Amino acid sequence: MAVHVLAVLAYKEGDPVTSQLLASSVNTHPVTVRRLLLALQQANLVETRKGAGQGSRLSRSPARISLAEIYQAVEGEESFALPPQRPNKGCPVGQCIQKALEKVMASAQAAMERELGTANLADVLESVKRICAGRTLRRK
Amino acid sequence: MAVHVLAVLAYKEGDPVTSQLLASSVNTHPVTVRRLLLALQQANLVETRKGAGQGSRLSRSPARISLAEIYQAVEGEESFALPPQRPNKGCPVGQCIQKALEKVMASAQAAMERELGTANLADVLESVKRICAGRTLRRK
DNA sequence: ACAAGTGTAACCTCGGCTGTTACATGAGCT
DNA sequence: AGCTCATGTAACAGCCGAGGTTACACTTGT
Repeated sequence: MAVHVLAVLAYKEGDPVTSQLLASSVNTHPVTVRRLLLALQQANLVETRKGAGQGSRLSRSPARISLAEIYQAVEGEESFALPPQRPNKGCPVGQCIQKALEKVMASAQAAMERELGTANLADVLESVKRICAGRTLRRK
Repeated sequence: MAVHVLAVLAYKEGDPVTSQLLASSVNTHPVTVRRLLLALQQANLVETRKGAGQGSRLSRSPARISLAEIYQAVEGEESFALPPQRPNKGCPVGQCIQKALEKVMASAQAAMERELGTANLADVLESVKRICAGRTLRRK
């Protein structure tokens, strides 16, 4: 859903957007959006300014933001597949399986991120616009 | 952790293993293991028989079980990236972004599964054994 | 018959994610 | 200066899925 927010941001070329507006678009709450924006700021994907009539905007062109970056920004490095893991037992397999799996998991995740790297925000935005072709478009 | 169970199963070449023993190895509870085994049974990865002195065993050679199969058996087709998704608003981006993302997500997941398909259970088992080299090996 | 194991349901608990409210702070406007 | 808009952030309630726990019916080998 981070992509959703960024897509909206991309949709309004450079115009600062408030978290409230973003929230209403994603149908969630401003605070949640802001929490998301924090992660995106740290990843240097968006810029946010305080004050009246301000808000957030992309810090680069949509074409220069890959989905892999978004994923990493949100998922915080490596998250998946290794549930903080239950400390294992005196079983032969127990302790070693972790190490054995890490490698494979890492390569699997790498493959996924590589794939995500082939698409950028601009692609998504364009795709969205194409799909939206025959709809009511209200620029609220 | 499904891999963990299957690794143990592979470790005991063909011998039926009780869910209790598996549970103690993974350091969890028999019921949880059985719940997992149900999924693995439906995927035809393990065979389970009731009764005294019975239990579960692999239904094929470890070399013929890819990690991708395990992943799919456990993760039930497609799970990820689309949190059942909050119904969106009358916003231009709202409803179309879903469709737009599905494609990308699918290809990303496909890439990951493709990568996982390059390794099988035998590989993992071997890797585990190698890592376990200098340890206390107690076949309880 | 009996013991060993699985299949399954019901219930509790816990951790993480959102939703919600509240408040302090910063930035522009008049 | 003072007002207002908007973010940053904390604190807390609620939800939800996963795992732990217990209990019981059913099946199978000895």
